[in-house]
Amino acid sequence: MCVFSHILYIVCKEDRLKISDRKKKILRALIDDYIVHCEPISSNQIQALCMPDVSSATIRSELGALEDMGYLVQPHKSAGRMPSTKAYRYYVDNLMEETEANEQVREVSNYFEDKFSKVEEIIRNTVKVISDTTNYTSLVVLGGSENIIIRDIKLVDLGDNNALVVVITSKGVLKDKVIDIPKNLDSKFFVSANNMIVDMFAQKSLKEIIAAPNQADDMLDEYRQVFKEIVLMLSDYKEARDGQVYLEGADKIFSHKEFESVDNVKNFLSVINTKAKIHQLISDNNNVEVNIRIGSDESVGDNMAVVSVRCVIGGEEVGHAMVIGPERMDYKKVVSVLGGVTKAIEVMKKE
Amino acid sequence: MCVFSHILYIVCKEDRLKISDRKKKILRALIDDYIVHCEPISSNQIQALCMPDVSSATIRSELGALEDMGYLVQPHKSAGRMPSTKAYRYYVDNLMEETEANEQVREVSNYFEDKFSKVEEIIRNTVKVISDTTNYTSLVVLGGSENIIIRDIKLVDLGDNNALVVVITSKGVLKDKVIDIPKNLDSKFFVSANNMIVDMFAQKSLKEIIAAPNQADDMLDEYRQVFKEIVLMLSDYKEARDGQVYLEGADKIFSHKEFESVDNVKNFLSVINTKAKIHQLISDNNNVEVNIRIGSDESVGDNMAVVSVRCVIGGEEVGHAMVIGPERMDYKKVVSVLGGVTKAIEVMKKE
DNA sequence: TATTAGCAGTCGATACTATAGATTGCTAGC
DNA sequence: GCTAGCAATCTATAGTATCGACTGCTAATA
Repeated sequence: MCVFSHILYIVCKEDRLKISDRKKKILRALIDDYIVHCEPISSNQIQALCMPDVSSATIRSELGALEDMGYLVQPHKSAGRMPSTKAYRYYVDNLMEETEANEQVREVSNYFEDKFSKVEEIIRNTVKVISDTTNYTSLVVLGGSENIIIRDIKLVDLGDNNALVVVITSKGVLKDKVIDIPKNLDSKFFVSANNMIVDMFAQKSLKEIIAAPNQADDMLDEYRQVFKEIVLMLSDYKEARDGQVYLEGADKIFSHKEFESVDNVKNFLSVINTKAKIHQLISDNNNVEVNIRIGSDESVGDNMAVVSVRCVIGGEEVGHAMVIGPERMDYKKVVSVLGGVTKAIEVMKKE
Repeated sequence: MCVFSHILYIVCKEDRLKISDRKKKILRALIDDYIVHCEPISSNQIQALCMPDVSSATIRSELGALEDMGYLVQPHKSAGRMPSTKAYRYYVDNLMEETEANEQVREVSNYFEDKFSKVEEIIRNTVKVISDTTNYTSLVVLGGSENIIIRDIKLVDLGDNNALVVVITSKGVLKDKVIDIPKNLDSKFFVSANNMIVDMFAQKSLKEIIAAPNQADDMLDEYRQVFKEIVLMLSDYKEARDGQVYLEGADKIFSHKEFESVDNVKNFLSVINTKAKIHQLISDNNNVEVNIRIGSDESVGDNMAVVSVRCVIGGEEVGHAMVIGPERMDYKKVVSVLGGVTKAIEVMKKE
């Protein structure tokens, strides 16, 4: 007897803590509702939302089980339930119905009617569109500069020991800088120097160029100086470009209830104003298309979540676009907007 | 009797509402203290701070007069007094002892050890230095592009119907853009086109160039197209550059007590995130070196103040630097830091 | 065995009261 | 003109009581 009841108990308990279809249905309804209203949800509300055929008592016991499993929390004992970070994670991984992105793509494409000539302008527009459409704060972090390929490079004499370096890259991005050159050089120098730098730099990626800085060792002094200045300039450029952050809609955060507390706002602002923290948010994203990070376990702040996607323009990665907001984020919408926008800009340069 | 007492009454009243030296002393002490502690100040505190020789009752009556004159407010009847916007205005105009800026200049100069080659880098550094040193949010708004003078301009053939326009301006700022050019042009075209554009643009200001767009009417087609593209590019550049905003230290706002209320933070963020509002803040500054705007009467938000200065690099105006914070701002410090920083960068290009 | 109705228990939110402490404004007297 | 003294005012805090929203448990039911 004793033995049997013990076994029975274990069976019951394992069953109780198994995430059945009904539990999934409850969890999904609860999170969907919480995302909209930001208030704890009671068993009665669940019943009204999606289970008119069972009583609230039944739902209560399911809620109790879900709480034991770590998916739900109660702000206090006589309150309804709210999703835990673990619940959002489960929702995002298993319950969220992906909205068909086509609609978003169509809507979003209207914003991009113009043909932009510069990556920077596309990015600025992208950030704004994402923020406006989702109603969350949006960021784009540039990256992937090491794969930029130099198409052409020219040295233009400006007189006064100055020369202008013009670089045309695979992104259509032009970087220019004035460098010092040795005194009293004739025009023949510029012709041969131009030939030299085209030979040395054209069709190479920034990565290759910066990785091999000693190629100039056996050159004549004047040429070596020019060469070194250009390598330095390119590596400065890479430094400055990688990690550049475009931000839009910081004040959107106030339209969400959890940010009525100053502490949360403080936390939020400290994240979006600290480049190091932003970079951390995309640190391990290299191989995923869409990455969702929720809560402080995943290097986002408490009560916060970040959805990020790789950002490709004309076939080449330019960085990551991301949306940052409360844990209670409308993940469906955000994912589909980010998907739509990235699709829209992906083809831009090909037109 | 009746007549006399009436006259006496008027005299008394007028005296009472005259801002005597003692009132000034009280007002200054009160504001200085409030700037630090952000709490209403009582008659006893004033006595302890700066007037041990008169009783608190006397100070009370002075405080009452200052309140009637509109310089002080009480959060409620049994509380101490706080400065009104009018009081800050009076303080800034009449009471504030200017700190000797030399000290700040010296301190600040250390930040600028490097010789920067680009205005943008100087600006970025400036914004950061100001924010770090004052512990308020700092902005620089670019402006005055119409006075930029074009030193040199070149057209570089890139092949594929593209040419690169390189512009060297009086600010050391280089602006480049790829323009479309007519097909099948030989190298002779580039030589003559280069001569033409140097003749037409060099040594002129952006203002002049943009104001007279019809100079090309009697040119050959190829040249006219190039000319128009360049004018368009320069005017795009002016548009994009004027009004560009650099911002630093938005989260500094939280270190000030009045921004423990979310409403104030909201207001603050809506100002610094709205370019139109920022531009309004420097709209009538053209003829003043330092401009202080306090409170919503002067197009700053409620409870907020802005100190702005003209920003000159190498003898030419590049825009305005400003500090934005609570009304209860440490005006002395802010004014002297802004003064110091602008002095430090003023000479930069001349070195 | 799963479900349910019913009910006691828990807790937050709200309202009301009382009290202590800070500061003022007023007044009579110096 | 200044001051001491005092009543009046108002906030902040704590304590108390009550209401209502949920839950968790239990015994009955299909």
